[in-house]
Amino acid sequence: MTPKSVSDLRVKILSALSDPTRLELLEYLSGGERCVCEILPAFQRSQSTISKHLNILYEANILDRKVDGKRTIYRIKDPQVFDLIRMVDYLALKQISQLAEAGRILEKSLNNRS
Amino acid sequence: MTPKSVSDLRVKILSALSDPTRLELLEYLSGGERCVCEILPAFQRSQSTISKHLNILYEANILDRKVDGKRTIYRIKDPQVFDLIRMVDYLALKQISQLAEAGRILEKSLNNRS
DNA sequence: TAAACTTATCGCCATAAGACGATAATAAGA
DNA sequence: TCTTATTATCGTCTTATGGCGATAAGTTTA
Repeated sequence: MTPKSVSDLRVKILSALSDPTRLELLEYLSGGERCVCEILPAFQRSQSTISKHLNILYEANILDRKVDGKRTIYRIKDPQVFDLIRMVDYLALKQISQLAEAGRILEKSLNNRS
Repeated sequence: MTPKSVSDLRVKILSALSDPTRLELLEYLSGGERCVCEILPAFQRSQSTISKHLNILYEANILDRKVDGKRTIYRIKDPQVFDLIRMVDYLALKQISQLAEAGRILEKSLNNRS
């Protein structure tokens, strides 16, 4: 439990979020807490792989977990992580629309050649 | 220039941001556009390494660049990327304060033992 | 206690990522 | 043109990451 700096933590958070499977896991868990046995059939990955991904999100303090009998139940620790993801999506959408805009301008300039 | 999905783009953005050197580069460029020759002395990394990092940020549409004579000048493409980073910092700070809170509670309970 | 269930961990492999020095490529200056 | 300056790219090395199957560890059930 070394006291980490904000810099270390933010890299850890961003790293944890920069994987498609983990983003899907968060989306899946946005519906509420789930045990691993529920999560597994929803993903086309091996049990060990999913377990590792969940642990990465747990280590980044994005997921919380509790043991209930023979099951482990994961849940979103701080729903504000979705604000973060939504902001990334917003930036991504802006990029796409700018690309589309650039495409239209290019097309227009090509059509206007004499 | 394959048309990417929002999912691909957001992973690309998050991956580009999940490196301490690249976060420092963004912070450095928050002061305004800079040529590589200005950036280099501010970082303890080789020229090839910095160039690669800059290119990763450029590929993620986070930085823009223009060639000016023999120099290449990089700049922040969309300042909203700092909103994103600030939100990550906010989450990180919340985690730290929760850790500190947990520490205080633990300490208190230890002191109260009879 | 034995068997079944659930999940974490281990070992391994393949690929990606970060680092560097060396080289290439281009522009400006002598 | 020859040299210098600037930056990108190449080759290489080391480490990190994601994937899997096998195994371990813990819990419940028979």
